[in-house]
This record gives sequence, structure tokens and C-alpha cells, in this order.
Amino acid sequence: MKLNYDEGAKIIKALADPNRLKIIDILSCGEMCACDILEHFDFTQPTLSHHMKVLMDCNIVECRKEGLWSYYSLNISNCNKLILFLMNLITDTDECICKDKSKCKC
Amino acid sequence: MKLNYDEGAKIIKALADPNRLKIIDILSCGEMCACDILEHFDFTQPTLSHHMKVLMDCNIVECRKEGLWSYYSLNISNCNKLILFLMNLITDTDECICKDKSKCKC
DNA sequence: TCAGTATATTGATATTTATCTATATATAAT
DNA sequence: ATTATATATAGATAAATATCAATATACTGA
Repeated sequence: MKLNYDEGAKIIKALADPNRLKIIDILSCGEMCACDILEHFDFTQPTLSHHMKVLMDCNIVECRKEGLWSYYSLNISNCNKLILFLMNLITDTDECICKDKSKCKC
Repeated sequence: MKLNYDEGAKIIKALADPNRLKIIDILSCGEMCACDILEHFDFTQPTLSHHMKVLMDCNIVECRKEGLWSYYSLNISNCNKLILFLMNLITDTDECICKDKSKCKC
């Protein structure tokens, strides 16, 4: 599966916040429940809930419910796909938009 | 140099737009002047100028002036640093925030 | 010097978003 | 049943931002 600009931008937008980057860093060690994640931050519980929703909407983070708790974890495969997308983007490949002679003279 | 969450988020925010992703894709083949970049888009010249400013403010893109023309190019080294930042973020490394026992029980 | 061209800046507007308080939901324990 | 706890949702607000039209700047060529 190859991401297009819109799909890529949606995921990147989800990462484009220092607090959400920190959440991803925290989850890189393994799954963690919301209340434990919240301890690392100064904002309120609904704000964390909002951030987790943003990360889940783009499938970078997943959730497992157990009793009262929600355990969050990274979807590493999708994280890797995003990084691959970025590496493709900055690399001069044959499929690059630049090679479309119909629109570009380069 | 290691990026922190704020620095990382600033760069990622600059990429968090489908049009700017396309600009980066276009520049991955080499430098190009603004008017040639603009041909790939439907928006106006001031809008492109705005997008280029955003990309330059976070040092992902550089500009070389020659007469009337502004030639833009990727700063590949900084692009790579961003990708490295993301790879570190999603990887369970020793420097991970999780290992800070003072705040986290994981 | 004047006209034309490439790009940047300004100011305005509509949309998005990060955050909060208040409240709802759902589960667990007594 | 009632109370407590973990999380989600709703609604409001302030800040950020993508875009445009209009204008400014700066260089080129006649």
C-alpha cells in the first residue's frame, strides 16, 4: 500500500504536536493505559482523550479495553509505513512526480 | 544534534499539509524555481510563497536567488535528521522517556 | 527611465484545532 | 443499589493557519 499526499498528510498532521510526539515516545516501550500516560503531562484527562483519538483515527495507535482501563499501543507497521513514505518523498525515485513530463519541464 | 519534541513538532507541522508534501516530492529531483513549482498546483502565487516560507522556516528547504528567480531545493541532511528523529521516537531505546523511573512505573 | 516579470508581503476571512469545564458512560467494589 | 473510578463526549473559546486579492519589492531589458 502506498500513501498518497492526503493520506500521508493526515498521519503527519496527527504527529504534528509536541504532546502527541511525547505520547508516541512513551508508547514506544510498550502499551500503557491512559491514566499512566496522563501522569507525564500537565493537561487534563479530556485533552489526553482528544489526543489519543487523533492518533487512533490515523491508525498510528491502537487501543485494547480491559475492565475500566484502556491500554494504548503503537501500530509499529503503520509507523514504519509513514517513515517509508517520507523516505520515498525525499528520494529521487522513478515514480517521482517530477518525472511526469506532461506537467513539468525538469 | 538531537531534536526535542518542540523542534520535531515544528518540522513535522511544516510537512503536515498535502500541498507541502507534494512540493517536497517535486524538489526531491533537484532544485526548481517558484514559477515551475507553481505549475503543479491550483492555488495562487502568494499561497505558494507562503508554503515555501513555512518549509524554509524549519530548514527543510533552502533558497538560492538568481536574478528574478528563486531556486528552491531540499536540505537533505535535515530531512534525514527528521526521519532519524521519528525512527528514534518509535523505537524502544535506552534514552526513551519511559526509562525515567521518577515519573513512570513502566 | 519605463515597462514587464518573479517573488514577497499585507490584511482579511474561513476553517481547524488544542484546551478547558461540565457531563455522560461504563465498569468495579462495597 | 450505591459509590467510586477510568475514560469518552459535548460544547465553548482562543489561537493557528490556508487561502485569497491587492500591493510592494526587486530585477531585467528596451
